Amino acid sequence: MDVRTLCLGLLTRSEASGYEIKKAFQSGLSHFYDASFGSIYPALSRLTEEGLVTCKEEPQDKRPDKKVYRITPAGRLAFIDALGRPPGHDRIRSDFLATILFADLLSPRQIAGLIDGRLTETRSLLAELREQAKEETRAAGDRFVIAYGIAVLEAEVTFLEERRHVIEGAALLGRAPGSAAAD
Amino acid sequence: MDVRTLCLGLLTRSEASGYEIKKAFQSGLSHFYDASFGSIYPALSRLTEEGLVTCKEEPQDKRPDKKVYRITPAGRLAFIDALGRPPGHDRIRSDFLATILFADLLSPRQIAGLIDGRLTETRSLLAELREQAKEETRAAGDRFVIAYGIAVLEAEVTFLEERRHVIEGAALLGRAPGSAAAD
DNA sequence: CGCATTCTATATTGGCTCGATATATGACGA
DNA sequence: TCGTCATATATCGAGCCAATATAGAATGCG
Repeated sequence: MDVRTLCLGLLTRSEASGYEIKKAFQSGLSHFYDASFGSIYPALSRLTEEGLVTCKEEPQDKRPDKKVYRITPAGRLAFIDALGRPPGHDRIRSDFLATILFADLLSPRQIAGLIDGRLTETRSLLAELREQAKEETRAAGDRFVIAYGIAVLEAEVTFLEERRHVIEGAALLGRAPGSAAAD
Repeated sequence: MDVRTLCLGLLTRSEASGYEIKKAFQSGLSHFYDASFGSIYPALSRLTEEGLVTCKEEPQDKRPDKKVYRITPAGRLAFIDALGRPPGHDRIRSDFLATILFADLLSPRQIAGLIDGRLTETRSLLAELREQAKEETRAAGDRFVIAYGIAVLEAEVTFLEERRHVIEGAALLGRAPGSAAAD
C-alpha cells in the first residue's frame, strides 16, 4: 500500500486538495502512517494521468490555485481491488528503541532522560487520540484504528513505567567502577 | 538514525560482514527496525571512507571474499555522539491498519479474514520474541527491547480478540439491504 | 505600527531506502 | 539430477522524506 493508493482511499470519502490530504494524514493517520508533500503531489498527478481521479482547478482570490481532486468510478474500483490484496508487513522505524538497544553505552542519566521524553511524548499522543475517539462523525474504520492506537500506546506507557528501572539499572552494571571500556 | 548509524552501532558489539549485519537486523531487530542490502552495503562503504570502520578482506575458498568490518575508535566516538542526540519520532507504516481504516468498503468476510491473518502473524512473531527473550547472552538493551515488543504485541492480540466484533459488525451496518453506495 | 510566525497552497530536489535482481558456489534432500 | 536454501557481495529503479522555494493572508506580540 503506497501513498498513491492511500490518497485514492481518502478521496473515496470526499474530494480534497493535496494540502487537505496532507492534513488528513497528520490528524488521525500519522500515528500509523504518514506521507509528505514530496509523495502526495506526484501521487495525485499520476492518479490523474491514469484516470482514477479528476482534477478541478479552483482559481482563488489572492491565493495559489486550489486543485480539488475527486475520485472516478474507475478509481473507486481500483481502490477496492487494492484493499482486497493481502496487506504487507508493518514497517516500523523507532529511533527510541534503536537507542535503547545500546543502553550500555549511555549513562543512567541519559537513559532516564530518554525514557522521560518518550513517556511525555506518548502520553501526549495518547491524549490526542482520546480526543479523536470522542468525535462521533468518524467512520467505523477510523474509530477502530484510533482505539487500536490507544490500546497499543497504553501498553507502551505501562511497560515503561513498570520496567524502566530494569534498563536504568543495567547501565550501572555495565560500568563497574574502574572498569575500562572493551576494545 | 539512519541505517549507516545503526550499522556502526552493531559493529560496536563485534566485527561483522555486511551479510552478518543483515542477519542481525532480521533476528531480533526486524520487529522495530529493518534494513536491506541496498542500504547496508553502501552504508559500510561510506563508513569505511569516513574512517569510522576498517575493512579486512578475507579471501575464502570457493566463496566470494568476505569483507569483515571492524569499528575504529573514531567510529565508536561518532556512534556515542549520535546516541546522545534526541531520537526522532517513530515512523510506522501499517498496511493492515490502512486497510482496516476503509473497512466500510469491505465485506464482513474480508474483514474477518484480514483479522484472522493479522492475529496469526502477530502470535507467530510473539512466539519468536518469547524465544529470543530466553537467550541469556543478549545485551541488556536487547532484552529490554524484546520485552517492549512482547508487551506491545500482547496488547495488539488482546485488542483484536476483544474488539474485532465491533469492526466486523460495522461492515454490515454500512450495507443495509437495498441501500445504494454513496455517489 | 512593525515584525515574526503561522496558515493556506503547490511544487521540486537531494539523498536515503526497499525490493528485486544478478552473480557465484556449496550443501542437502527428493 | 534438479531445485532450493545458505553464503556473500553488489546494483538499479522506484518510492519516499525532509528541506526548501514561492507567495499572499492572517494572527499575534510588544
